[in-house]
This record gives sequence, structure tokens and C-alpha cells, in this order.
Amino acid sequence: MPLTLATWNINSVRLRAGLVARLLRDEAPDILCLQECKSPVDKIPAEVFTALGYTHMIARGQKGYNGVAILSKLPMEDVGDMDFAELGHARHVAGRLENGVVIHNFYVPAGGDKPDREINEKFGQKLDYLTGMRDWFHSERPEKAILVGDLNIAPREDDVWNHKQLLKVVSHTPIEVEHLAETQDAGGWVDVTRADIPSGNLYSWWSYRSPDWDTADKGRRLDHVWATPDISNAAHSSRILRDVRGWEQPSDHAPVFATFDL
DNA sequence: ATGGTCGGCTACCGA
Repeated sequence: MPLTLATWNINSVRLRAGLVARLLRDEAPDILCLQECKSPVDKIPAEVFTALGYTHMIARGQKGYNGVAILSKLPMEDVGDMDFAELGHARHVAGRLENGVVIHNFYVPAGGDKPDREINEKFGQKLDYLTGMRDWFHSERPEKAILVGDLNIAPREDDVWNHKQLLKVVSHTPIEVEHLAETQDAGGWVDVTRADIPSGNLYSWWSYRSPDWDTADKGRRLDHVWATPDISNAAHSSRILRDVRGWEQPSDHAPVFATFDL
């Protein structure tokens, strides 16, 4: 049976509930994972999503910052969350479908401006968060699982608009790319988006600060869909809905979609 | 080298 799943950093689920509804109506994924909801769970406008058939929601929230939610048409069981690097942030939640597939939804710390943990505590927290993920997947190797989210790292040269220029910019530094690769390897995760779209520049985020984001196209691929081999070995396809970045009052991220044949 | 724009929530922090 096909399963379509999407991940989208929404940058305030309350402000953009209408955009979420539009995406759900237009594209009708089975599951939509949101990050940066910036809302306590009880203030997420769940009734908007319920009315469209997304009657199951698994979420973690806090006031003003972070926050992750899984909206689903299919029944899901809440299987908990992790607080890597002990930040006390709502950055992860996981749910299990009735067929046993576990969905992990992550919002990895952005890491601040300076890529040096000695002068920027946030950068150290980002690396520590990834190390926590790595150690967890190493100790409990996932099976039949899909991991999505804003991982805040663009690992490949063609995941950024200018590789050389971004080597010292947080999100594309070698140490971050190395930490992400170790996390991926520890879980045996396959990068589904790049398995489906193996070459060419591919972005999921364009800064608000770029006046003409579409023409300038100074993007980065920060949002990812990974799966364990038992899932990725079957057929799948992917796309990034770039047009959504051009909607009225948009998020700075575009949704990333994947369809699996489970 | 710098500044550019957002959102949340109290006037600045985080992205």
C-alpha cells in the first residue's frame, strides 16, 4: 500500500494554519510532520486539521519556540520523545502506525551564527544534539522506520547554492556534515530524497532576508526524509514543493514529500 | 564585511 508523507517547517502553526489546510487539501498526504510550531500543544488549531480528515495528532510543544507535530489520517500511537543534549526543548516526537512503521519527527537546533562551540554555546548544543541522536540509533538500531524533519544541515555540495561560500556558514560546515553522517550511519538510514533525486541542486529553505528568493535562489536543503533499508528497498518517489515558498505570508521552508510502497 | 526579514512576545531573542 502506498504511504505519502510530508515534512514542513511551518514557522508558527497558529499563524499559518490556513497554509497547512491548503497543503492538506491540495496534496492530501497521509501524514504531515510539522516543525517550529511555536505553540503549546493545547493551542495548536487541531480542529482545522481534524475537519480535513487528519483526526490523529501527536505533538510536543512549548510556548514561543520549537515544537513538533505529526498530523495523520491513519491511526497512530504516541511512542514518546527524546530530549537529546538535555535542552528541555520540544524537538522530537515519534508515532507508530498500525502496520508497525515508526515515524520520527525532528527539529534539530539551528546552531546560532558562529560555527565555534568555544564562543557560541548554541553551536555546541547542535553538535551534542546530533551526537545524542547518533548514540541512540546506535544503541537501538531502528527497523521499519521513517525519520523526517528540519535537520538544519545541508550535507551535500549540491544541497546549497554555493558550496565554497558556505563552508564556514552554520548548516554546511564540515563538522556538522560529519555529525549528520554519523547519525545517519548509526541508524542505517537511507537519504530517501537524494535516492530519488540523485543529482542537481536541491533546496528546501530560502531565507526571508533575500528580497527575491526565487530569482536569487540562494537555497539550502535543510529538511530531510530518511528511511531504514527495509522500507527504502521498496519503491519510493520524492519531491519538494518549491511553489509553497511563494504562497502568501509563507514559511521560509518548503514541504518535502515522499511516497513509499509499504 | 555587512545587512538583509520574519515570528513570538514583550521589548529582544531566535532563526
